[in-house]
Amino acid sequence: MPSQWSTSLRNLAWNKEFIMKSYYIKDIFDKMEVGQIVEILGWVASKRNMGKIVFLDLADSTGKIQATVSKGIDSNIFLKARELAPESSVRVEGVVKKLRKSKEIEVKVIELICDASPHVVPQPRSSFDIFDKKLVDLILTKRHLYLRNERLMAVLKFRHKLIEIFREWFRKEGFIEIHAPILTQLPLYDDDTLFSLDFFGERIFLTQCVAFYLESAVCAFEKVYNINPSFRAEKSRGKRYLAEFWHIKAEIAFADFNDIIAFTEGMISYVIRRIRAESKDELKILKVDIEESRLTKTPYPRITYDEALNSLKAMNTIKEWGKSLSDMDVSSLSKAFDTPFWVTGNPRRIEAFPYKIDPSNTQLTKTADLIATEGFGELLGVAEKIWQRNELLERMKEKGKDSDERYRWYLELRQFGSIPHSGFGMGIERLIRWLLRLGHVRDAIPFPRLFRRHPNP
RNA sequence: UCCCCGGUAGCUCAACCGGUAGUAGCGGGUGGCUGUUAACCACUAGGUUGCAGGUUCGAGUCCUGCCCGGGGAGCCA
Repeated sequence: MPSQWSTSLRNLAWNKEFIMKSYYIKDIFDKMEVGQIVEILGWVASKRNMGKIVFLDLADSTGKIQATVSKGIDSNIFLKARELAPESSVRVEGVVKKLRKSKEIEVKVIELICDASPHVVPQPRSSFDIFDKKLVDLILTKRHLYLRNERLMAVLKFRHKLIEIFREWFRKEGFIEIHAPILTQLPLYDDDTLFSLDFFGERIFLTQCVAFYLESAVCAFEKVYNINPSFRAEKSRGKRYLAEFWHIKAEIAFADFNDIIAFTEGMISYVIRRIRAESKDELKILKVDIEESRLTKTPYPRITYDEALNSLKAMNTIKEWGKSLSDMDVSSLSKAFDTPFWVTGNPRRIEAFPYKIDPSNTQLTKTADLIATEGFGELLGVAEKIWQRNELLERMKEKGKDSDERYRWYLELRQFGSIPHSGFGMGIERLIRWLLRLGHVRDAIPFPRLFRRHPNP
């Protein structure tokens, strides 16, 4: 039985069964005037029952607004409001009222769209700490419901904006986006770090890295990039590991080691400036300050692998030459810098086969890792690639891949009009974790895939 | 893969040297309160202690195996 309010409103705007919203809660604050009749489609964020008044915090994707239901107006509506479970979705009609310097809604009509009891605890839209270590298991188990949490939403909006800014940057710089396959025969690393599946009777893998395909595309387009997930079945439990992570990869033709370093520095400092300016709301919710002037001070300092080992030695950490730097090593090193910094020239022994050997010291590769500040670890890696067939073949022999038929086409790229090129790869979640100071990369992605955790939801 | 730690109410946790599970907080239910904002106050319900064995008169507690999680190492982006 529609009330007068309901019918009058529906005649105004909503004369159909399925309603697409034309304004959101944020618009009520920004654009609507006191006295205006509004309709809110959203959720009950929280509720406070008083004797003759109920306070509802109504939320939608854009924010929260307080709504009041007085017993005096209509006792049915009042009772309905009293019994609403937090998180229930509702349609509310009401009048915009002044509340000190802000606004609230005086409710005239409430329709329950979907009841949310029994309750989800803690309530996703309440202000509990979604990153509380005690709640890790619960939040991940109920991740599908906790996406409604304000702080998680802020992280995911930040992520969305960050990726948009990267795409803008690539576009500005004349790159084209290449959609590389996710199903592939080519592993970058060892077989025990691959997720395999059945491709019409043939064993293939989820990609670990799309660089092979970008290296084909770079020979045509000269500047190419790709953003998609990479998969690593590494049995890793650290704060920086996801079995499925979003990977930004780019290749540039006729660029060498120094070019790719300068290029990525420009990109990172651009992205930091833009994201800070464009995510003010999210940063405020997350109580994070991105120190732009400090973090964008390029060029970033460079130390060589040998220098890194010496610094570690000075800090009483003896590292055998030729081993890769651990998270802890890299974290100790970061104490000496207030910006990100490069570690250049990783030993050939520990690097993958496509990366160029340093002609001035053949034990080293033309690679570098960009290390974040404050112990947040490696952000990205750059490499000059091997572009000559013989050199590549020699490296593949070294890694036992030279007779592997699957790499034949990759070798062919070095045979038919090959060109020098360099590239970089970055895990998006690691960048987000650093910028937002998150405890774990799992909170930088909506549905994390983690070693020793069921992929559910 | 290795090393630590944990699994008790819907959630977070208590429970001494092994003695038969808590008036705990949050959440639920009932009642009260027109200005609260994670409202508050009173009362109340709620448990095959992860699973399977074992030791014991007796196991949440000790032992073995398994399952499920968390932290760290190694390895990577």
